Amino acid sequence: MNIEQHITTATLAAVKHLYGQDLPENQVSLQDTRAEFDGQITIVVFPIVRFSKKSPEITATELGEYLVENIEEVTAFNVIKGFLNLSVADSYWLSLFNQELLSPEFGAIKPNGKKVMVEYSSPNTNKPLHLGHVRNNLLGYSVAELLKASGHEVVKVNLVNDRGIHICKSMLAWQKWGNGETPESSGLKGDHLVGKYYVIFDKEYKKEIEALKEAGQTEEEAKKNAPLILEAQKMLQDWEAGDDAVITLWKTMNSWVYAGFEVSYKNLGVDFDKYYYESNTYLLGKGTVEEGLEKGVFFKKPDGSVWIDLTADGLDQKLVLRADGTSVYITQDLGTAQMKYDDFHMDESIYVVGNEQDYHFKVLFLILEKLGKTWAKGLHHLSYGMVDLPSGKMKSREGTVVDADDLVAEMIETAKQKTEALGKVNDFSEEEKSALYNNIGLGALKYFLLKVEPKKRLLFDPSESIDFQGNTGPFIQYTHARIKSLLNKAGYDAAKGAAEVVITDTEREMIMLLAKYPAEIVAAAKVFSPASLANYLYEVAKMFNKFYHEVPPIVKEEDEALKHHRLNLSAVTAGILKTGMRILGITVPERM
RNA sequence: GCAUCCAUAGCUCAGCUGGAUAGAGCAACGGUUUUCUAAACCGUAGGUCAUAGGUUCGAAUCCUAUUGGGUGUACCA
Repeated sequence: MNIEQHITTATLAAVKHLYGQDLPENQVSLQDTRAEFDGQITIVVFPIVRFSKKSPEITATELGEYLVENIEEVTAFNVIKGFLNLSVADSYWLSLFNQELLSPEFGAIKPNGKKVMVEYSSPNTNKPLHLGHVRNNLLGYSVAELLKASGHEVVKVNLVNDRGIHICKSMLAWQKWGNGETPESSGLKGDHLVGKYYVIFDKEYKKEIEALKEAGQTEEEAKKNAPLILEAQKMLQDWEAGDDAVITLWKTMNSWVYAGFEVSYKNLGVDFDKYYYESNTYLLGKGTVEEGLEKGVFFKKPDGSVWIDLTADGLDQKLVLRADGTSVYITQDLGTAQMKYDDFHMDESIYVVGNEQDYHFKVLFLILEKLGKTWAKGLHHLSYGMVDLPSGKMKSREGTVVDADDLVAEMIETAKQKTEALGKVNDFSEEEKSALYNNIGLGALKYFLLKVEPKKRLLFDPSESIDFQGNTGPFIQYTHARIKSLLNKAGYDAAKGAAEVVITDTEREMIMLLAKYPAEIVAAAKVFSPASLANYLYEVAKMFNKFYHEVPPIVKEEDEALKHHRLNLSAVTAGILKTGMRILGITVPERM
């Protein structure tokens, strides 16, 4: 039993004993004592006043006296207004550290038997990844890792959007203006090559629209009648009809894109357990529509189209199948949801998708619930805000994007320059150097994107470089490297175990902060927020640096027990930073 | 129009199911290295928590309205 539980239980007993009342447990409100007061744990007594029928000060004093009397570890108290500040003996904090934090199992959370699917990335195969996709990938990956760390079994899934009119646009433009260009002949990465033709299509298409408008058509007419878009639509029909030439071209160009994505994914350090392809799943969902009609959840309009009426739920009527029997987006998603459940029987499923699809997922989940799918309540949409530039939204077809590969390369180059300027790793081999620059560059980028709460939109200014100082990835990486260096120099031997010493105020604060790590993981996983973990790790790193500066050089410490204890403290900190950053997908170097 | 998200220091962000005098980083200014990595540490300065009401012993946090911004409201995906 930890001290918080101990205090809670004793408080209930105290209220019973002092006032003869049964205090509900949720009325015991504990918090960390603010730095300016004595003590470590504070009880907010206002809720208890209702039961004691005495003033906050008197209640707090009586409760304080009782707790000092009855809990061995509580050595003193003081009352400020309605706040009862308790001092807990240093010996308690030291033994907490020695017995729990020092244990090799610390931070490892037992499997909870729950299986959860995280679907993320889900790219279109007509263009390369940009910064928005980077946010998605990092978020999806780290949420999956976070869930694993908190005891879930996790399946990472990528549903590739490899079909549709947008793919045909790239294909058509390549056919017309590509002159047989390939990744090999051009030296371009496959996804970039295909993306190039997507941009060309848009340019030519716009020209045609302008020409038609000059010939007297309205904007709307021109958009529909432009020869290029008609050709693209024809191509999509041919594709669905199984036309050999189109299918061959599609396969060729898709393979270029996949080769390109593989490289980008590898650079970002993300991976998947299972890929689904829309070219295989786009016909799914019609069975679900039948099911819905039978159950009376859907209804048919006179023209034969199928709908669901969600007006009673504050939403609109929604089409689920066209009059000609072809599917729309939500039809497919109904079908793939069922398929994924049949494949994995997971307890929960998380869709990592931007917030522009909030409405879509609200509708999707509601429909599945109305269809009586018991698993529908385990579906979550992890909605995140867009990444915007100072100039506004990023648009692939207009070429106004921050390209993922370029950005990663830039970050690594910046890391290289900064590291070289500091000159601390001149003895590294070339491979070691390049691995280090990679870690630091990506660490800065990943932390930058992950430290912000997912649902907030993110402004990225390419002209301002991402920081390497302060609340950043490199700062935490640096702290880890610093600790490793210290442990090496001091000849740290973990096998020596615990040490009995007198701890300082900072050390006690440090122990309290480090002890929160497992709870932090669980809390962050519960709300799918790597950001809260990131901010916690920053606090840990800051705390260590404060400690490091305050305490005299540990390497030179003559009191062996004290020296060993401080190394223990450092080692536990390094362990938390390493596993915590690992969850964020960030590698911490041994030296930098 | 309706729905939904956001608004905290010059900038970027924390602030948990309501708790004490709202915190960090960057930028600015000042200081710290013959001692374990200065990508660090210490300090100064910087706030009408968008606005107005309400609930409460207590509101940045909950409720309502207003303002400003994003997104959605497609027989596109």
